[in-house]
Order: sequence, then C-alpha cells, then structure tokens
Amino acid sequence: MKLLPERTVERLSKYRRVLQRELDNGTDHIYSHELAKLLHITPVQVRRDIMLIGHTGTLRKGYSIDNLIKLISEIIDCSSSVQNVAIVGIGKLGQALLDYLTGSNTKLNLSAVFDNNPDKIGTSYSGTVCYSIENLKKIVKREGITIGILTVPPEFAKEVSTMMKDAGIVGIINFTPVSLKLDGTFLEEYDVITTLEKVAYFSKPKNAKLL
Amino acid sequence: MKLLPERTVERLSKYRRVLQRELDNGTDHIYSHELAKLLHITPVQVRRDIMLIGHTGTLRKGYSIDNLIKLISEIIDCSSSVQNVAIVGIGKLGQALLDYLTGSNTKLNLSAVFDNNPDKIGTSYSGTVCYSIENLKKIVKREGITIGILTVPPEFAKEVSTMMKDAGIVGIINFTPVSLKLDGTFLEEYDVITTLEKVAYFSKPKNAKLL
DNA sequence: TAACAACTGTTACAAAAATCACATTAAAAT
DNA sequence: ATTTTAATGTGATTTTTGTAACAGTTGTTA
Repeated sequence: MKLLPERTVERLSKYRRVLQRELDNGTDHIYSHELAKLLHITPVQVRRDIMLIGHTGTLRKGYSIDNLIKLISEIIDCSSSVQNVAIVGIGKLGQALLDYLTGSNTKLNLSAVFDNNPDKIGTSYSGTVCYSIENLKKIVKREGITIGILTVPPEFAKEVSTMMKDAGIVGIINFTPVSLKLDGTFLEEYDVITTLEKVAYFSKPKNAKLL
Repeated sequence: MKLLPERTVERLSKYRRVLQRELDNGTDHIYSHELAKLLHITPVQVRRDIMLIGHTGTLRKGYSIDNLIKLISEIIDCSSSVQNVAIVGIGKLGQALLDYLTGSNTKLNLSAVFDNNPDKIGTSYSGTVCYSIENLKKIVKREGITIGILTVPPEFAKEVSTMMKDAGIVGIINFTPVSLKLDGTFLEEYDVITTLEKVAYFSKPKNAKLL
C-alpha cells in the first residue's frame, strides 16, 4: 500500500481505540458520522481515511467494526513482526510514560528500560527490568528493539540518541527539549514547553483561536 | 499583528530558547543559517518566521539576538499580563510535567496544582500547593489562571475539562487519551500512544519515512 | 573602484492536509 | 412501484505549511 499521510496514521490509532471500546459494548457496525463524533472530527475525514486504507463500508449500514480494527491493526502493527520498545531514561517522565504504555492495550511491546543511575539499574519498573545505558547496544540487539522513547536529561540527549541509532533503533520519540537530527531514523519531537507556549499564545483574547 | 501560523508559533518558542543560550554565551548577533542549524530546519524557514513577526535583521550581520528575544517574548508572553498555569491531576505525569515547567525559564507561571486524592491535597509539589478539585473554580478565579494542563485519569477527563472551562480557563493541554471538545477554549491534545503508534508505522522498513 | 561574495527579505511555487460538493445507491416510507 | 431519505466514495477546491528562486544590499577583495 502507498504510504499514508501522517495525520491519517494518527487518526487510525485513535479510531482503533474507540472502535475497540464500541466492539466491547457489543456494537458491530458504525457510521462515519458516529465515529467522527467520538473524536470530534468531520465525517468526511473519517470516510477519506478509511478510503485511504482501502476499506469499504456498506451503504446504509456503515463500517464493520471488527473488520476495521483488524485492518488498522495490520497497517499499524504489521502483525507479522511485533515491534519492541525501550524507554531510555527512567526519571519521572519515563516512569509516567511507562504507565501509559503498560496500561494501554497497544500491540507495541515494552522490552527494556535504560538509565545510568546505579540505584535504578537492576530494579524492575512495572515488570520491566532497568539496564545500564552502557549495555544499550547489546540489549537492543538481543531483544530486537526498534523503537525508543528518549527521556534523559537534555545534556545527554544528543549522545544517547546517537547510541540508540547505532544500536539499531529506527524510530525515536524525543521528549527532551533538545532538537535532534538522525539520518536513517524516524524522529518525532515532543516539547512540553513549546506546546504550552503555543497554547498560551492562541488562548490569548486577541489571538482568539478558540474553537 | 495578524494571527501567526501554529507552526511558526511553535518555532518561535524554540528560537527563543536557543537564542537565550547564545546570548548567555556572549553572542550578540546570529545568522539565519546558524539559527536554522541549531534547530535542524532550513534558513529560509527561519527568515520567513522572522519576517512574519515583523522583525528585520541587518544585512551581513544577521539578527540581533537581544531584540529578537524581546520581540518573541512580547508575542508569546504578551508581557503585559502574566499567564498563570495550573496542573490538574498530579499523578506521575503531572509531577513530571511540573518538573519540566519549574525547571524551564518560561514566563508562564505555575500557580496551582489540583487533585482529588486527600493524601495529596495540602501537600506542596515543587513549591506549589495542591488543592482539591472541588475548589478549582474558586482558586482559578482567585489566581487568575488561564491555562490548564489536564493529566487526570481518562474516566474523569470530560467532566474535569468542563469544570476547567467553567472556571475560566481558556487554553488546555489534554494529556488524557480521551478526545475532548470545548467551545471557546483552545485545546491541544497530546496522546502518547498515538504518537508511539505513528512512530512505529513510519519506522517500519517498508514505510521508510526515515529522514 | 569594480567585481565578487554573503546574507536578508519576499514573491512565486509546491506539497500536505482538510473540506466541499455531489454522484451513487440501498433501505424506508408512501 | 415510486419517492424520499440517509448513507458511502471520491473528484475538485481551499487552506495551511514548507521550499525554491532571486532581487537587493552591504561589506570585502583585487
């Protein structure tokens, strides 16, 4: 299949989540406008996304929830090969994200946690043992980890991200405020302060972007 | 001034941060290509953003760092009125974000923290006292809080976000996986699992969006 | 002082994302 | 059976975002 737009992939993740809830409630079909309402978007956008992944609904009956979930899962999880995730830097943020991850029913598998604090190494976090960053390459290779969550202090961000790439990680979410660039790696930056300042700007009366 | 594009505002926040660092290092002017390099973007984009905020550099000398920081601050912080922030739900994620916030030199002022856990109410978190959610409206009005960070468990997301709006909060960052919609409020959603699944999708070999 | 190099500012263009408009069709109502 | 209604699927359009190209200007060098 052709590469999907980023925003579509994001929405697919959300579709799947709410669809699973509907399925658990015993619903078996859903209309585009119903799905749209659950996510506060437009029905057209839902239909277009579904069109893009090649699914087709039934006129006057809507989309089969079961089929849709299966298809989205094939696309995101790639069913064949599980993707293993590591959290690098298990401070407060790392631990908070860990909880989100283990609490959700995503198919991504948290395989390891890394830190350089001797007190943490060897400790178990929500059932996942913490390794020394020194062993990053070894463990990443052994566990077949491909995705990394980077939550180290900013001064280590660059160095550690390079280590992650060299170890074979191909997708990184960077939660440090340090801007990174790694060729051959899909990098997603998330900067809390920037987001907050953006919200501050757009919620000021004169910039009324208040939808 | 005309409303700025969202992406530009995001970049302004990042410009300011790295510019402050340069200033602290004793640099007083910077070229677009230097600033671009620090954030791994293109020089054109930097010049374009700076043009949009009405600043103008000096040919062959670049931009005055000091002036640029001042201008960006006027735009984002609106210097006149400080914007007060509250964190609603002080679990692990809330506490992690609190650290980011108090550790950064943003002009946004963290004024209060809320939770419904009796053990937490009255406790001080990084110098900010935790109030009961029952008193949200009262405290928000008293402290003049306009921005809220929502980090409650998903089952409370909708109810609490409505309370926040009713209390007078006009900008919310929603860290719960529950999609929200509040008229008259600028709402920014951040969904860790969705981001992670997006990274998983784009870092798969066949979807090689590896820049 | 003439030619060149380096950097800004901006217009024109391209790409990505969202929305509109409407053809199509299946079920329900008359 | 015919009309109406309610839904999907998609080409066309608009909006947002990013990039390219280059004119203009200032300092440097020959």
